Amino acid sequence: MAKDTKERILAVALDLFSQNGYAGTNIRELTASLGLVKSSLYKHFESKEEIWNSLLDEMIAYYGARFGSPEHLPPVPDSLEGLVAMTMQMADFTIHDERVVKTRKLLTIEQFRDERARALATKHFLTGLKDMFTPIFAGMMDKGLLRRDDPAMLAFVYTAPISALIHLCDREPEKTNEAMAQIEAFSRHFVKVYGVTDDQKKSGGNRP
Amino acid sequence: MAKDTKERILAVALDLFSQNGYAGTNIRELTASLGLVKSSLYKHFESKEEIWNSLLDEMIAYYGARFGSPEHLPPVPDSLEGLVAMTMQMADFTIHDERVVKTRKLLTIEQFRDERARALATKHFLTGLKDMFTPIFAGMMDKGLLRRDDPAMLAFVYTAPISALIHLCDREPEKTNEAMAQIEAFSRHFVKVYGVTDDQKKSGGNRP
DNA sequence: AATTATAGAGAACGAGCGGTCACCTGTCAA
DNA sequence: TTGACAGGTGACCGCTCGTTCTCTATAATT
Repeated sequence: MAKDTKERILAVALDLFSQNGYAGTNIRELTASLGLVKSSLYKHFESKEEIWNSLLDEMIAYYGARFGSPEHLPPVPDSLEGLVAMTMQMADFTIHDERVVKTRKLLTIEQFRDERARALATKHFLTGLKDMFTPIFAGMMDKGLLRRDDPAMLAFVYTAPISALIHLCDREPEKTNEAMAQIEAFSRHFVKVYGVTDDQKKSGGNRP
Repeated sequence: MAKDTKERILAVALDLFSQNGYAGTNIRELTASLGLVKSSLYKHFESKEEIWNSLLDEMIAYYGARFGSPEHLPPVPDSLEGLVAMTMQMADFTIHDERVVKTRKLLTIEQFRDERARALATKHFLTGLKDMFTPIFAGMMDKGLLRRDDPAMLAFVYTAPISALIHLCDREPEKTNEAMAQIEAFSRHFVKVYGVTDDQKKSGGNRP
């Protein structure tokens, strides 16, 4: 236990800040849960605020590496059922991955106090998912799996309800199973409404 | 300026708590913006926490009175265009009414720290709107304005994206106009997808 | 072997926190 | 006229906050 103390501090900071907020967390508590005494923290960070800024740097970098670049786009599903499966897989990850959950909670809490948190929150909660699904839906339309429509609108229509249920899981984790079931039900509803059935395909064209 | 001091304290508390959070707000600042000195506050509340609890009481009561009771349900629109109009009217109110905005921000910030805030947040952000629109959509199906489908699912599909855009306005108020335009575009998309056109009506039945 | 950098510990700092208290003043009922 | 009371004030309290200081043990560098 030596060199990685800085990272361990950031991990605990994410944990506590995401539960009690920046103002609601004190460094005695933070260092204590690392088995340190508060003054030791200042060997690694020069202030509480620097911890916050480093945490945000890390979250921004992580988001960029994980979701921000086009090469990390998931493949276009080959079937409507494939869309449902992919959705459930992504939802399962994002709801259960502790780091991602804590990041969302932290952004939720601090979005009105910090400009960078505000911007990252909009990416996490709105534009990120939409921008990810827009090319996917465009591809599915090209494959004749979805009715021709504005892919960006469909992506918004698809991701916003899922995002709302993810928020519900963050807020009330005991409802996770219920929420996952709702996500699947919603996904199937979407597929029913916007998907092109084999019958429609055979009768030619997918523009009504 | 005498008897209403208690209410003025609560108003300022809502203002400051919704911006800086409960932990990030101190009573000197709170009382100063009322032209009082901090000790005066304790003539009206016995602690900072009691302010918080009173504020929550008020928010819960307000929500129950304004949105919670069935008699406050908006009327079932007579046309698809009526649904769009009603939606825009409600969105305009909820985005611009200061009290409602601050209430949402406060619940957003404090939902992970307080049980009652958590429960009220779920109502505000998820179930409230859905429960309001479920009977409306059921009524519109009865009138032959909407395709027959699960009204609760449609209500969820309709309100979640709108709710996401309302959150965007809370977070980045400078995007309000853009968000309102997106709400209208989404509402018209919804009507296009789920609405029953006159042609469909004439050819009898609305079950595909 | 001597030196130096590192990462802790522990005591202490001043500032700010929520909260208390004695006191003052205007209002109004008895 | 008086006295109780509601509402506001300023001094003060103990505590906790973020931060700094000095000191020490360890381990790498010279």
